[in-house]
Amino acid sequence: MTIRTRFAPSPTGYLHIGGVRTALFNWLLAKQAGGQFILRIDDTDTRRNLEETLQPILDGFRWLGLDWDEGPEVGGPQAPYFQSQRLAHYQTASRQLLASGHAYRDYSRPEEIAAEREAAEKEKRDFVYSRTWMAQSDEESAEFESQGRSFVVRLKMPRDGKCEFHDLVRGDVSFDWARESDHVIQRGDGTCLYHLANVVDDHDFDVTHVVRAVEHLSNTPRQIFILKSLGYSMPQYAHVPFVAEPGSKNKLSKRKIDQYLNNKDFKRLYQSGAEIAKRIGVEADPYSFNPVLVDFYRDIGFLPDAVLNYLVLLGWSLDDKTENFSRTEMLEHFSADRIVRSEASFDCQKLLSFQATYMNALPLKQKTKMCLGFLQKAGLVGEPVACEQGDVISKIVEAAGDRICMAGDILKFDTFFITDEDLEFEDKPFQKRMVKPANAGFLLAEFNKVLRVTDNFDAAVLETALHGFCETHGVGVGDIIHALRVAVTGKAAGFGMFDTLAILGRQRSCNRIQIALDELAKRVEANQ
RNA sequence: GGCCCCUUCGUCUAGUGGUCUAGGACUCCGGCCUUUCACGCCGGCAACACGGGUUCGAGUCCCGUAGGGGUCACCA
Repeated sequence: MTIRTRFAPSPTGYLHIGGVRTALFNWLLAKQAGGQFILRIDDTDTRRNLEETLQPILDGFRWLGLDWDEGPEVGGPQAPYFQSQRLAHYQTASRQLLASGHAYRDYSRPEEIAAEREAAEKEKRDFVYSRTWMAQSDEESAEFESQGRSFVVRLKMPRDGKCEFHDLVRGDVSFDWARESDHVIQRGDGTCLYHLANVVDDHDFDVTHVVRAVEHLSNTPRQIFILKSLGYSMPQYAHVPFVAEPGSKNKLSKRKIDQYLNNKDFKRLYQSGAEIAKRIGVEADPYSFNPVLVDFYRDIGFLPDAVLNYLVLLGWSLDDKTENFSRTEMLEHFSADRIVRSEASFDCQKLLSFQATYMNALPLKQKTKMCLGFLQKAGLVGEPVACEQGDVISKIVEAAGDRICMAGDILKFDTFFITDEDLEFEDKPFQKRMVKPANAGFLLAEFNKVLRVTDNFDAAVLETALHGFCETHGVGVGDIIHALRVAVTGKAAGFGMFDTLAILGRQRSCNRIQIALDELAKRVEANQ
């Protein structure tokens, strides 16, 4: 039997990182067995613009490389894959349930049910519907309708015994039937509710494994009741723990961004993301752009494999030490029986660490390509790129090395892309490295003379030149190199000094040093 | 509140009665490397929620307690 799994997002306009984790488990389970992964859209409830709210979700899946075999845009034998278009199927099932006596027409009014519920609460007993307005025959229906009542369809749940089933993650579970109320499956207007739709669709799509978050565990008995009453076979269930908030065990929610922003690591990630977003013209409003959403990672230059690797370990492990899983390795090793039972908190640091590892392993060519995209979006590099400039960018990316964690980090090195005149000197380093050391100006001016005449302007030559210079002047490398960095980049920290000079080239390097010296003279004068 | 679920370092986890003076990873803290930053390398801090059993022996089994979470819709 081929394994078929599904993920059923509501079109909410964004792809939630916790949802993706669950989707990933589904995807792995199906794909590793040569089965199918289905995407079904749970939009029974939405009045929103489907196009607008679905696209970001589909884009997110595509970016991550979680391809679906059946679903929106790809179709499939059971199309459509939108619940909003499958009402007829649910209504048929509802009629069948009615006919077999597993459901009934209920003519109660909302306030009557509410009163019963309230009474039960007052007496501190479980609410069990009296079924006073239950109609099981046409005569009864006619009677109620003559009173001006209309009906909904409710499940006629068993009132004794237990519902027992096996769950791939939680083991054997059981619930008392008596605690299950007579859930509504069809509204007065004929539209159907989630539980019915869900069971019917899973059956129609031949879903063999229902892998979803634990919050659905307590929904399972009523779904089992529906499916058994309809004569369907039971799928395998696997209720996986949900992804929890950073630093707590509450379910991760996109609505609580303000609160997460109080978390140090979350805030830091958000801020570095927002900085990049600002430069490339992406709206960085924390409600639509934050580390809970998959778009966030795509927009700031994460690698999808890094995100996936982090997510697969959120609630699953292979053994006591293996941490790095390529997609192929995940597919090879994933197994439902090693899914953990307790909820896992979302940890930005660890995700970042995976990203750093993957980015580091990325071949220079691809890394350059990713970074180039950001430079272009930020308007620092034209489109198309001049061949010569392409080489320079590649050199910058290479020299930056692991300082580029996400591709958007390239923007931190924009100093290479601005004109010498526009270079701004950060105040503190300028004071500390240029103004304060008495001989900084002199040394810099002298060294600038050397720079103008070196045979060559590559890193090795420059390094030799600087060492020679230091020797003749009887100073240490540290006495000049810091000032040199500030003069040429405006910043206190950056990558290798000689690489920096070589990339800038002779003319720009010397020019910048001269500008810095002029600035120094100006400040010294102002101080006197 | 009822029902259900969960509980090993700050975080993700390994652990299926002796090999656990509890292992790995991230973070953090030292040190080394070094022209800065970062990387890297070496080292360190840090956990079996609590209480009872069962057993020669319990992180591992049982019971209870506490804490956390989920769920109780004509939402999905």
